[in-house]
Amino acid sequence: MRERAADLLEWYDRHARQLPWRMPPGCGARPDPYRVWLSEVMLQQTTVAAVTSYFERFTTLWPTVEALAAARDEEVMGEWAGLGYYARARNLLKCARTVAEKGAFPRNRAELETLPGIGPYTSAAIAAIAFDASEVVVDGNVERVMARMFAVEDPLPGGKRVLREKAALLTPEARPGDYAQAVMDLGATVCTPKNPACGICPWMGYCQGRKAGIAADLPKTEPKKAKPVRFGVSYVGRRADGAWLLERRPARGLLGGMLGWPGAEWGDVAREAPPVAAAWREVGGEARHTFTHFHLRLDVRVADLPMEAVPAVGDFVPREAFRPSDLPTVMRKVFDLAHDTFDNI
DNA sequence: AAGGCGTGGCC
DNA sequence: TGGCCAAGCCT
Repeated sequence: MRERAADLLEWYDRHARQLPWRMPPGCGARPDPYRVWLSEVMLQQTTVAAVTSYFERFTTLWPTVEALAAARDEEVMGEWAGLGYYARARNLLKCARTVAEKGAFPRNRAELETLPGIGPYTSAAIAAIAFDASEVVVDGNVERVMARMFAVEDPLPGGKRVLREKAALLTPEARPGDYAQAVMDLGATVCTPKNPACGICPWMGYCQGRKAGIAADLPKTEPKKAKPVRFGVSYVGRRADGAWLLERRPARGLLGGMLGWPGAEWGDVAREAPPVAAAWREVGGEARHTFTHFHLRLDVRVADLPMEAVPAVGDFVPREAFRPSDLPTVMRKVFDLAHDTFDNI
């Protein structure tokens, strides 16, 4: 097993991707725990391509955990907009404030895991990458690589325990941070979910899945449930001075803490619920969006509102303070549909 | 302990 | 086009 780790590290020394949060392989210096933590949270269920620009933006605005801890909630939520899984941003702030209070990130896995937004994977990754601890780092990539290496046919998520045991067998004492990133790089670039490039894999000779000709069919997964379709109506109102009527969503649940356009709760049928009486008009088309567990179709209504309008819900955001990039993607789609129907934006 | 929780790219 | 999938966590 030691030989396999060594082979992979040799591959990593030659093929490691250069990433903004990563130290070059073999480089003696440790990366900044703040940057490791921030990148790992952003990378939860999210691709490197999607994360990179957000990481650059966050570290420019907030170079240290103390700076992030001092930021306003709304500003951080606005900068996270578009990246998804917004509970991560809420937990990010809680975690930053706890760490800033303590003075530093804890250095061991167990203590890291007590922090908000840091679970079994992220705690192990931070301990290994930032603090050189020999922790077993298991994410979706590692599960896929292990399922193929050892031809594990138990379907996920049930097979997770077995795959973790396999991962533990291979984890070395030396260079645990590089090793963890190497397995994940292997999964992201060679041992991919579809069309794995077995011919160039450093573990080709060890792979039982390849030997059995079933590598590309692993890991097996339980069948997914079909997503239901939900319907709703969104109201995009602009006051005569150019201010937009927006609503801060409750801090929990779907899109929690994010800005959005007013409207009734989404359901099996679209319910009208204008935030203020006005000459609401329809726009052509509907905003379509798919969340983790349902499809959504939103009708969009627009209206020009008088200065004396007093909405039942939401608040007017001044024209110069409104940035569409502060909106979660579904709400930005609504805005894009409404946008063309207004004059002089 | 299943299910809630985003989004964009790929085929 | 639509379903699948990605460096998971929380309740």
